[in-house]
Amino acid sequence: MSEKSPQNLECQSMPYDFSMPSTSSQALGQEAGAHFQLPHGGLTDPSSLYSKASYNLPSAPAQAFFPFPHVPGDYRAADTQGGDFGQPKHWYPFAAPEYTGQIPGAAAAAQPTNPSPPIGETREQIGLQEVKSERNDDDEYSTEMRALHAYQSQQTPAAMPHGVFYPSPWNPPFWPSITHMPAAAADNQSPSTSSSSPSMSPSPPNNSNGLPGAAFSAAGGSQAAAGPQPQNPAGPSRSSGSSSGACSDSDEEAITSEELEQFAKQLKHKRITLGFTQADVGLALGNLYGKMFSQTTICRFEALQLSFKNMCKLKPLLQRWLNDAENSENPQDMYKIERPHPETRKRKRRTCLEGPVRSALESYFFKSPKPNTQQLTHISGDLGLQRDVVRVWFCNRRQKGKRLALPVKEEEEEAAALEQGYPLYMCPDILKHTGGHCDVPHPGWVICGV
DNA sequence: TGTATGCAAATAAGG
DNA sequence: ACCTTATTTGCATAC
Repeated sequence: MSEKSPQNLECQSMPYDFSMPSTSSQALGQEAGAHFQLPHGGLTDPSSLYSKASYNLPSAPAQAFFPFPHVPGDYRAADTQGGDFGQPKHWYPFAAPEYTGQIPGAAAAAQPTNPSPPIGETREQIGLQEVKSERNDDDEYSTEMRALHAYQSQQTPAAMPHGVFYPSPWNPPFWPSITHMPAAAADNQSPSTSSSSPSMSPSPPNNSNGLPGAAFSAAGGSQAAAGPQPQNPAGPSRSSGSSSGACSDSDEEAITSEELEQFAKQLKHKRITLGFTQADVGLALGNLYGKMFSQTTICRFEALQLSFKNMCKLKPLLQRWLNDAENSENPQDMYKIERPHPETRKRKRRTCLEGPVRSALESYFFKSPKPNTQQLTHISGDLGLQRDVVRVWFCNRRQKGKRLALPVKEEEEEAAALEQGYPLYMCPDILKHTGGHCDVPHPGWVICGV
């Protein structure tokens, strides 16, 4: 938290003046040099440019979001924000506007190999700050513990909000058609071993807690949660492989969107009633069951902003927490443990790349979007990043490029772009939309005046 | 201060 | 060992 800079920094237009090789301007049929930069939001009419409607999307990404408004801030002003989720959420329409700097896109396209150090932007040369994220586990641990302590000192029953309730009914469920999607077998991922919960007396899923008994008992209810016993009585989770579990295959238990919706509501209600914040819950999941989640994730769960599958996956764990918390004589005790669950946080901490590093990566990318092993090593060495971080960055970057390029009238556009020498994933879709000119700071693209 | 959200890093799954 | 594609998840920050 001491690091409160990044996004802002990153979002600042990068002053990198990648002098544009002529190729690009030619490819774009535009004058080089007419670069311009727009601050965020300088988009004239982003909606028209990127609106899904205008895309004629062949097929939206599979991710299924809850199309109904997210859980309103029930215990508060409930309507300030609901509209956003009225529709299936698509992938963000355009790329991060952080790179307002001009980047030699086309040039790279023309010569996709041979990534020599870009424009002398070696780590030293650009005075790279440390890549922020790779803190070690100790840091991580201490952070968590700090949070814990903070939590402990902060939370007192007296301070708990009471009488919270949800005045307005939720919107109708919207997944009628997938009502029978198998729920996450609680086991897979919820470190089912209930034994891990320290000082709680797991009690049966009760109705005392106000859980919609029907819903949960019928569906996944028993599964996760409450149960001190493995949710999947059938035995050890067979697909242990799918570490993240999922509401997939062969799990007999199905969960409906209504149930999820209901549970999310319950969770939020109870959480608040018990005096926990979203962050507390995420932390507790790690401490108690070995799978930590961020405040963001808990928030999204409550707001039904995760995919259905993802909701199914998380529900058992959350339900378990909820039950434990409710049935614990002193919920606060749940967190007074010496150290977090040993397996807490398997996921690698998210690396936060500083602006200059990103720029350098972009630069490399345009020289060689698909670096080979050697090149990867070189780049990682140059930028002082883990090789894997670099590799993943390139993967994501290519993915991003494709994402940007695809949702247009494919064939012709694609062909046209390719004709200009763009690999598909580097195709500046924005040009397609605008008929050759663009006015959006587009990551990775030379922004040219028309 | 807690919650919501944009963007993208990390991961999963299937080559 | 690495790719692609789809998805999950968290950091930073806005609200």
